[in-house]
Amino acid sequence: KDLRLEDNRGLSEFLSKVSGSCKFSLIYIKNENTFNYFGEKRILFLNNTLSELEAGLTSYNLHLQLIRGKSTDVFNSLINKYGQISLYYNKQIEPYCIKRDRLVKEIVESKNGMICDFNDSTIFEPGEIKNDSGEQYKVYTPFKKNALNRLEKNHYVNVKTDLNLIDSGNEVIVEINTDSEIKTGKYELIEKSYFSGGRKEGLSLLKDFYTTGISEYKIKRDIPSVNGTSRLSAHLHFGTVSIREALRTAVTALEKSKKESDAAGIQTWINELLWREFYYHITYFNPQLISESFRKEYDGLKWSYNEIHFDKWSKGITGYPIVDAGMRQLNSEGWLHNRVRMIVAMFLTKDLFIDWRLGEKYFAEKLIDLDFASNNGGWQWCASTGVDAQPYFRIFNPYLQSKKFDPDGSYIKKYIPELKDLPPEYVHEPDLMNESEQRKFNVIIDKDYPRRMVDHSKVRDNVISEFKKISYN
DNA sequence: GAGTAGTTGGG
DNA sequence: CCAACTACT
Repeated sequence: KDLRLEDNRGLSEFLSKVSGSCKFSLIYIKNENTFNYFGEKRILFLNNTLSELEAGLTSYNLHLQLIRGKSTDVFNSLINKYGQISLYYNKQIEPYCIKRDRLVKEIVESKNGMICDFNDSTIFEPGEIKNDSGEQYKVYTPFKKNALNRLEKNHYVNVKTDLNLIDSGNEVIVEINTDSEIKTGKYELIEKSYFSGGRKEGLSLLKDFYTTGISEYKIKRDIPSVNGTSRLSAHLHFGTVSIREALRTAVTALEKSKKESDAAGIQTWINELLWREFYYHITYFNPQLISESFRKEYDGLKWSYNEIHFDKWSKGITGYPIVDAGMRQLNSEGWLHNRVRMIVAMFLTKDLFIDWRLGEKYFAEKLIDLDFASNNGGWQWCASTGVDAQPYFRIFNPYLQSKKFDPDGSYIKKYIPELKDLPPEYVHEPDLMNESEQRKFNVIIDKDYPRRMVDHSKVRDNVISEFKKISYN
């Protein structure tokens, strides 16, 4: 994370503290064991980003050194070779990262080295915002109010970095005696994809959003056929755009906005940034979320593990066009519009009554912007097992969602071209067509497109009664 | 401890 | 209306 050379707290602190003849290295540890959770497109985004970061350092005659291996192995080797070292980095809140960082800390401190860690991936320090009883917030709105009350300029200041402060003559190219492969520069170059990594691309998206998108965000963000969101999620995750400069941009837009409707759009986007903060806090306080439901009683639900159903969902052949279009977009692009994330997640957990963890894992494999806190939070929200979750009896009706947010079916048709000739009255429910209509609109049900795999209103009643069993215990 | 409020709805 | 609930101040 925080893969940028500007507006970076850890880097800034390092640059201001490192002195005179102090030797240093700039390293990125690539632990391929964790790549089980990385989708292919996500790796491409990361590689793109690392390439650009390396090129940025080259202009200062510095190097980004890529070390493959487990962090603990790498740091054991480093202290064996170099003895006392100090380590500057930005912290992460994911449970597995916290564990890793604790082990690394022990290794570095065993040789009296110093750990200098900073928070840089959120506006507020995770854990900083608590309610009046000193406890974590479990509801978003009071969290948000508290956060906005505390918000000061300092939270979105540009944390300056001046790489000219260090003498590249003091850079050490790491040589350690380990199985880890050490590599500098020259990462696999990737063709430019729909979501390419790197700071240049991130800044360009931010600029575009500032210029044209943010003031209309409130009215456009829910329509998946419209490019109405910032599309910055992956950049905020990998830190190619800093969360501070995102907020800074929004605040600037707010100050310059003249119309009330523009301000409303900007406020709505800031709210979304604060949802991210909320879920980071929740993850920070609840590492058990990596395997458990936030509301533990719901781990007593008798989820279905029907592999055929899961397979149809994942491939986008459920017979529910809005769900299928979403899954096909996710599979092909590694990104999914937020409204559609909710629809497909609700469909998996409620209509198919499949464990949210399976959906969470599938998203983790496919999403370029995968972020543990937001992904887990979103899935548990849809499954009604999480913080401030949708009550279990409020189940999205996929057809109503489809008609409301994709009225003419243009989103559906983009990802399910076989439905391209359907008029709006059938594009949401193709299996309602009779045979002559099927011929007329070039879609034969069961041949060109499947009929609905389950009956929404029936399965809805079943899942509500399953949830009720738990609630009344 | 009482009063208020609660992201994204549906039948 | 749903089915009450809980979180929060």
